[in-house]
Formats: sequence, C-alpha cells, structure tokens
Amino acid sequence: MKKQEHSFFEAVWEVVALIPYGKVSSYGAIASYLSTPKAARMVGWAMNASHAAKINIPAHRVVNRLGVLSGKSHFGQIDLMENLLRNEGLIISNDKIVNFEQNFWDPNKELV
DNA sequence: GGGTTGACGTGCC
DNA sequence: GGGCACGCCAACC
Repeated sequence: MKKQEHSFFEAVWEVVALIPYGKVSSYGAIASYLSTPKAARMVGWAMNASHAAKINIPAHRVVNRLGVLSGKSHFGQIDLMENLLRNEGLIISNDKIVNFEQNFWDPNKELV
C-alpha cells in the first residue's frame, strides 16, 4: 500500500519537474496552480524538503515573483543557482533574473 | 500538544 | 509610499 503520495509537497515537485529548460517559475504561480497564492511559502518549503527527500528537481528554476534568487543560499554554493540559470540562457543581475518575464513559465497558463 | 518558523504573496494602514 | 499583519501547510522545538 502506498502512503499518501499526493501531499502538497509532492504536487509541488511534480509541477517544478515540468518546468522546461530555460524557463523559470515563481513560488506564487505554482502555489496558485495547486491551491492558493497564499501557499507560496509551502512551495519554498517543499524545495527545502526536496533536498532532504533526495528528490532531483530543477529547484533553481523557481524564484519569487520578483525574479529574485531568494533560495540561492540553499544550494550549498551561493553561485550555484545563479550559474545554473545562466547556463540555461537566463540573464542574472544582482541575484535577480533580468529577462524573468520573458522566460516566465506559468503552470496556470501552460498547464490546463 | 501548542507555538514558531519558513526558499512567499497580497492586502491594509 | 514604506511597513506590518494575515494566510497557506508542514516541520521543528
């Protein structure tokens, strides 16, 4: 028997895993897609939990609504998140994605 | 078992 | 126009 695999966290992980290469999303967008924008904090917590759960997801593609790399400190290396995003063609300036809106991937729009 | 915190966002004052 | 409080769900003390 499988324990409840449809927890909020795992739902977040699924959505994050669907973020295409070179695209980024925000905590609020994912939270809004799953439940309410107010649950954006849970998305961030899910990212942190994902590390403990040893789940490989593109957490570096998830930033806050301003496009700021709020969770860069959680990647072990400060420059890691920024480096990963730059590697995907994103422009980072002062810990913020410059072309954030261009490469913004909204699950509410992309996913029906 | 209750209170606080947390990689956020919105609203109100 | 800046600052503060609330909501969301789960983990930690």
